[in-house]
Amino acid sequence: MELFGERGFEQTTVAEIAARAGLTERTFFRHYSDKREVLFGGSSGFSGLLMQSIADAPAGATPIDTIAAALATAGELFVDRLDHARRRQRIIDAHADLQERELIKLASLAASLAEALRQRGVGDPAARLAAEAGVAVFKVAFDRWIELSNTASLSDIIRESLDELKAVTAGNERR
Amino acid sequence: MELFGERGFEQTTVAEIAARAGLTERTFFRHYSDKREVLFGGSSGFSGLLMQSIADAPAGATPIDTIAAALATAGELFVDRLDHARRRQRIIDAHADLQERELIKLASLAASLAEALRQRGVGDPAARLAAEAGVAVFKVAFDRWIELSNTASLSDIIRESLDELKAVTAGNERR
DNA sequence: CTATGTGATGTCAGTAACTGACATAGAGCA
DNA sequence: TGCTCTATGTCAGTTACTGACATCACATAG
Repeated sequence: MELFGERGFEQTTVAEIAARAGLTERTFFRHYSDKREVLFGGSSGFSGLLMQSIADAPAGATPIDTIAAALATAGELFVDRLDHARRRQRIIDAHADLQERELIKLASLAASLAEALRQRGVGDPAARLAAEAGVAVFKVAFDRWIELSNTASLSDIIRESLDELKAVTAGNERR
Repeated sequence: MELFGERGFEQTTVAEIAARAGLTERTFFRHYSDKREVLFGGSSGFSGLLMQSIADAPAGATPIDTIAAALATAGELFVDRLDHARRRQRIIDAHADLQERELIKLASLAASLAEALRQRGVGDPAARLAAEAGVAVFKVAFDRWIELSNTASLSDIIRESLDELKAVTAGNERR
């Protein structure tokens, strides 16, 4: 993060990252499968927590309410992380390669959430659609949360965005 | 596509692709920004057609109906392309790098659709959510269409999937 | 018909991400 | 003390990708 902030992602070589960490380039690649991955280390833990909150949702909850519970968990995980999230996102937004990596992490998250729904007995394609919709809500909400003008909490924005999605798909939007 | 089918994507070097096309490696990179892009050339045209169908939708249509019109256009574009789509997808599914590229193309598509909705006067975040939901429906429907066991048309599957999404977000799904 | 400019292609050298093979060091343990 | 196992270092190699410059075909002005 330091080096990326100083020189930008492309201008920073893996050799420099390794040197700053007191390691060899070869050792870097033993810890991270590639240069981009260094920014996405925590994503598997994140995914696991959301899957758990799906598993823990009340037995009678509908798929969309179950997804809402997972999104609520996601919102809580970013409390007090706004500054860090903004710095990180600024780097990602500046490089298409990093955006691609972010998107595949989110796609993998959607697949995990769908699987967690299926384990609750939700059928396909409902499970997959609910999961994809949930991730779409998260993406939109996260972007709104990151915006410099925003002061609301991620949790609140997620709730609002989910309600907006419901209104949109119900055909309740003007124009 | 020939070379990727024979040897796989990673095992095929750009020099080989260029040679097969009767060109130099350097010339390849003047036509395609990178090796992966060779599989995603048509995506800007695709995106343009969907944006046009959003612009052409009836003035009073709701955002979700407008997106439905765009998805209908998308469905028509793949008539008689099932075999080609399956071969191409097999290659993509085998390589994470290619999946990343596919995802960023779809994200770019979602951004374009959202912009087309905004030009019709749809506000944010409704425009973005409707667009993201539309792309999610397309993803799920496309996967179902590609499945070997499937015989239905992409257009029909898209319609079904959109209806499923509406049911899911309305909370009308069991369990 | 010649000259000149323009766009596509070729040639070449260089950088940096990533990989495989092998060597070494240190921690724990018999 | 010696053995094993894991993390790390070293080194050589491949390949994607880029910048600089040369060349060639073709069109068009003069």
